[in-house]
Amino acid sequence: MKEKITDHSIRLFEKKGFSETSIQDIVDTLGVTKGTFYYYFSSKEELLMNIHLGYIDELLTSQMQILENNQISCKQQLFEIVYLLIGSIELKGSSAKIFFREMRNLSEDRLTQIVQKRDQFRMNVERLIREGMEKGEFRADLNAAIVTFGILGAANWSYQWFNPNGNSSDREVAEIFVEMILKGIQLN
Amino acid sequence: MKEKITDHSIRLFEKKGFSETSIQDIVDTLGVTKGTFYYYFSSKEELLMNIHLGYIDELLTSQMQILENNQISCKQQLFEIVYLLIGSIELKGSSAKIFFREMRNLSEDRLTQIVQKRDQFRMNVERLIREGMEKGEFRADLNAAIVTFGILGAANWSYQWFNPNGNSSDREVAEIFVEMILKGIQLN
Amino acid sequence: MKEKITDHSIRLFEKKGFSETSIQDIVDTLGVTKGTFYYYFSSKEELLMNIHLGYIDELLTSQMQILENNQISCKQQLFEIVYLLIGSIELKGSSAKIFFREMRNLSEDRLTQIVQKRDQFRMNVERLIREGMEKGEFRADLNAAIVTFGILGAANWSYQWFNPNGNSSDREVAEIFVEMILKGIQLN
Amino acid sequence: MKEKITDHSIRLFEKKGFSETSIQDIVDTLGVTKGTFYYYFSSKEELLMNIHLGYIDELLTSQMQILENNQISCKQQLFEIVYLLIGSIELKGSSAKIFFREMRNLSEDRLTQIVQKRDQFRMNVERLIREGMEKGEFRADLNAAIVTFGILGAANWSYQWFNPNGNSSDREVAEIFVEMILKGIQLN
DNA sequence: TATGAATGAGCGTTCATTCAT
DNA sequence: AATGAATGAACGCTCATTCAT
Repeated sequence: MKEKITDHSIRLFEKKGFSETSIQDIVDTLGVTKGTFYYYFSSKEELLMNIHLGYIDELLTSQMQILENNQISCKQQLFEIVYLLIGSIELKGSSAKIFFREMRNLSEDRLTQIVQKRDQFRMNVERLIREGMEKGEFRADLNAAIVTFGILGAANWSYQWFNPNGNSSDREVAEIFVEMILKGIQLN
Repeated sequence: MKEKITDHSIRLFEKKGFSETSIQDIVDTLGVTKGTFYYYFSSKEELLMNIHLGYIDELLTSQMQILENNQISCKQQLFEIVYLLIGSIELKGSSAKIFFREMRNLSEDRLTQIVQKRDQFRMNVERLIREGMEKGEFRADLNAAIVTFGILGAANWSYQWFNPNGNSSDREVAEIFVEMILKGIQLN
Repeated sequence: MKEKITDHSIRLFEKKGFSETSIQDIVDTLGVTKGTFYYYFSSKEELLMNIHLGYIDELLTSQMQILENNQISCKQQLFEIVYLLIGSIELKGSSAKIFFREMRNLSEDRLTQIVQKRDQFRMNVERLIREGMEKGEFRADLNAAIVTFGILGAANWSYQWFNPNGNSSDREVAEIFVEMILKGIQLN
Repeated sequence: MKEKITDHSIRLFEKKGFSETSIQDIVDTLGVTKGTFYYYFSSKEELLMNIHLGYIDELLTSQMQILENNQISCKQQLFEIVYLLIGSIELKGSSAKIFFREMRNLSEDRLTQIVQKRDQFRMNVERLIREGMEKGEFRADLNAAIVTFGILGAANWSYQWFNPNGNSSDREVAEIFVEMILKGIQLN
């Protein structure tokens, strides 16, 4: 039941927004009463936190697996991470949207926790960029921090428009993005 | 008074969110009463729409000026547009955040209007990319649509992290982004 | 309207208790809606605090008038204070009951305020007892603090049983109490 | 288990009040679940009734023992009863507070029962006063009913302030009270 | 004996909106 | 141009109680 509530909530939060979705809305789609909700969650915010954690924790785990793989180059690792982000929209798109949109509705304490994890993900990418610069895979004159923001921006923004059922697959989009990031769009 | 209400609302909506800001909150900061608000606006949503229009219309106007300037290359136009977006965060950061975050709170009719303008801005960039491809400024094998999403993603995302008072200026960030987009980060 | 709400609330709180009386109960007796209540009071607790203050402040003022009257003896002042307490049940009986029963429902801050005033009333009586002991009106071997508790207990308790429409008037009860307190019930 | 529930409830009801204490609060302190509570009690009110009965029945029994003792004077009996009341605060203070504060939360039927017993206790004191008047122990001109209210008020009120760990013991307080009641505070 | 899931009614509070003045 | 009183619907949440197991 807890899982059912979470799943239905994710769908509703994505469609209508967190503040705009009432507990009543959630339980109505399940045919249960509000009491049932509060049997499983101590507050609406706790449910939101669960959704946030479910998303970011899985992302961090996957990112770790990519970064620990020493057999592939930094370029390839970068591709995998971009692919991870865009692909996650196909699999967990609703959670992704909630993650990026509804942070403001967490309490200060919980927000700190989530921001920490989000920053950790970013710092891991920044470190990868630096490593690639040292190893000669990337140009040595990059501003790693800002380039990282650019890469993550391109990838994360896709939750706003990427349609898993559209013309391009997540892999294609990731390839186009990484190609652009690596080689640039300029004709030499 | 209408302008004063709008200005104070922008600040509040940015800080606390649209749904989380009450009419009472707004009029309290102005020392007037709720009746005054409804003398100038027919609903809270109309105010939100005004803020949205104020932001996107100005952006479209500026974009037009850049695109109509035939004396500069496509590359330069692209730079100007990225700079426009990041720079707008310094000048109109609150409106930018509201624009990207609070679309959901518009009625369907009004949303359509705004989405149209937002898409227009994007299609203008896509057309610029295609023009550059034809003119030989950009590589001819690009997927213009997706590359455009990537560029706008990198630029728009900056409203989430860019701090006008931080280490890098808006111009520097724009330069780093456009350099990355044009030349790529790979060491040849 | 604020006064009307307060008056009706006092009656309801007395009859059913503070926790057991809902805002809905209150506004129903007035034929208005809950919104109206919150237009005048920021919370249910604020209303309770108003009732508490209305009672104790008036009592303290009256007590002060008695104690500042230098033309009457300590004995007479004691009588006036007991009479004040019992008489207040006739006039403000409901408030009195609420005052003694519903302190627990105030927030810590507000409780402190009220307890201070209640203690001030008691300390004023204790001081009167000491003064009477020094002046030779009262026996010199009294434990002023505990005797004060006894006197106030006898008087305050009357809110539990005293019926203004019963056989004895407030003045008679006060006279009987003070006679008992002064002369004792023992036959010498 | 039933006793354990009762004991923990008494402590909670005293601290937070009956209405403000939930069944969940009670079972949480015991590490059991709500079902367990309802296995032993048919309702929250039944539990409250049990607490009331436990207090007043014991008090009535003790009072009876005092009144049946023909070897001591009325004065002494009066002392014993006052001592019984104040002393009960030390031993059963929580129950005492609940008894005086939470009557309102009983159903009409149960309230009648309790009020009867409470009145019985009072009438026993009133009868004692009359007996003392007849026997020449007390002044013959007393209004027995109201004097009784005064005595019980002084004694019962002590649950509001008497601290068993404070400067004066229950016995001392009882002695001071009875001395005041018997001899008065006036210097002859 | 005790649990755990679920209910249903109610609570205090918020808030966008209306409207006579 | 602005106020102040009032509404009504909704919201997050609580809680005594039920009941199959």
